[in-house]
Amino acid sequence: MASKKEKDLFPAANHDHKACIKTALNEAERYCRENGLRLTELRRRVLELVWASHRPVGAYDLLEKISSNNRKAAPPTVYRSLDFLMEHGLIHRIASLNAYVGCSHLDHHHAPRFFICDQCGEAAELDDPVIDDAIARDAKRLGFRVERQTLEISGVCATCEHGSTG
Amino acid sequence: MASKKEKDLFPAANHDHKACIKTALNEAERYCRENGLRLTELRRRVLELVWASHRPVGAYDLLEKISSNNRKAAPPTVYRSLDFLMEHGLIHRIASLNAYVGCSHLDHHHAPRFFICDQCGEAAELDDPVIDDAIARDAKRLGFRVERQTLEISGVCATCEHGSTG
DNA sequence: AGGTGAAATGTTATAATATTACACTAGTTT
DNA sequence: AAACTAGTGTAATATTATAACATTTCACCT
Repeated sequence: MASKKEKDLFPAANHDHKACIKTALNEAERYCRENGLRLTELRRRVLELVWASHRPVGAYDLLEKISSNNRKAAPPTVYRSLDFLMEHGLIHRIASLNAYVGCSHLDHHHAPRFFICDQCGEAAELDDPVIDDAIARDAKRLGFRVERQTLEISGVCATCEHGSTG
Repeated sequence: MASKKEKDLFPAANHDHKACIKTALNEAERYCRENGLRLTELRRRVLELVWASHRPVGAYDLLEKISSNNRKAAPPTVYRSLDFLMEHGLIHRIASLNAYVGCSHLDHHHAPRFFICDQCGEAAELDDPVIDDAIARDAKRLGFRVERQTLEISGVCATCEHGSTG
C-alpha cells in the first residue's frame, strides 16, 4: 500500500513486498527486452534474490541461496550476474557494506544515493536534485569529469529509532 | 606553495609534499597530545606512510612498507593502527577502493567527501555546506539519525583530462 | 536443420581485504 | 614490585572478489 507516496522512503514494515519483487522483475524484463539484453534464468534468479528484501545482500549470501544441496555454485556464477545487473542499473552496489541492493528508480537515470539503517539493515534510495547540483558544481569548479558516485549515509532509521515494535 | 588557496583542491603536481606530510604529523601529534591519546611509533609510521602521497593506499601496501626484509608484519599490525587513526579522524577510509588516505581537514569536524581520479589515483577532500545541508534535510525528512557518511566521486581530474604532461 | 561464432555459464584455483583469538610487552598506577 | 591497561606480535582464518580456462547455450546465417 501507499507505494506512490513511499517510493522514495524507507519501506513500511507492512508493505506488500511481493509487489516490489514483481515490479522489479517486470521492469527488468521490459528494460532488457527493449535494449536487446538477455535476462537469463540465472540473472533473473539473482535479481529476484537481491530483491528478497530491501536490505543490501552479500554476494556469498546469494551464492548460498543459488546453490542447491547437491550442487554448490562458485563465486563467478553470482559475480557475473551481479556485474550484468549493475552494468544495466538494475541493482546497486553498496561499497560500505560490500553488498548489493535492487534499484528503486529504474524509470530514470540517477546517481545512487542511499540511507542505510545499521539496525534493521534496510536501505532507502533517495533522489535529491540539490545534492546532484552541488556535486556537479563542485566537479565543475575542480574541472573534474564525474564518472561514478558513491553516496551512502549510515545510521538509524525512524522505525528503529522510535521502536514501533513492528 | 599556494597551500592556502589549494587546500581544498587537487594538489598541484609540483606542490611541496614534504610540507603536507610534516603538517599532517605535527597536527596529529598536537591532536593526540591535547586529547591524551598515544601516537605511538607504529601509529606515527602508518600515518606517515598513508601521507606518502595524496593517493588512497591499501592496507597491504602499508603492510609491505612496514615490513623489513627480515621481519614481515602481519595484517593486524596495520589494521589496528588504521583503526586508531580513523577513529580519531586522522585518516579516512575510501570504501569504493578499500583504501586509506590522510585527512586534509583536521581543523574542523566534517563528513568525508572525496573526488578521486581514476587515472592518477589522487584524491581531493572537499567541503561543501550545500551538500551537508541537503543530506541533513533529507535525513530529517526521513526521521533518520545519521552516524556515518560515505561520499566518493570518481572520474578524471583536470590535470589528467587536459594532460599537462606532468 | 546444421554450422558457426559469440555470449553465457561451469569449474578450479587464487588474489585481495579484513578479522579473531591468544600470547606477550610496555607503560601506568598503586 | 604487583596489578592493571593499552598496545603489539603472531598464527590462523574469514570474507570478498577475480583470473583462467573448459563447456554449454543461443542467435544468426546459410
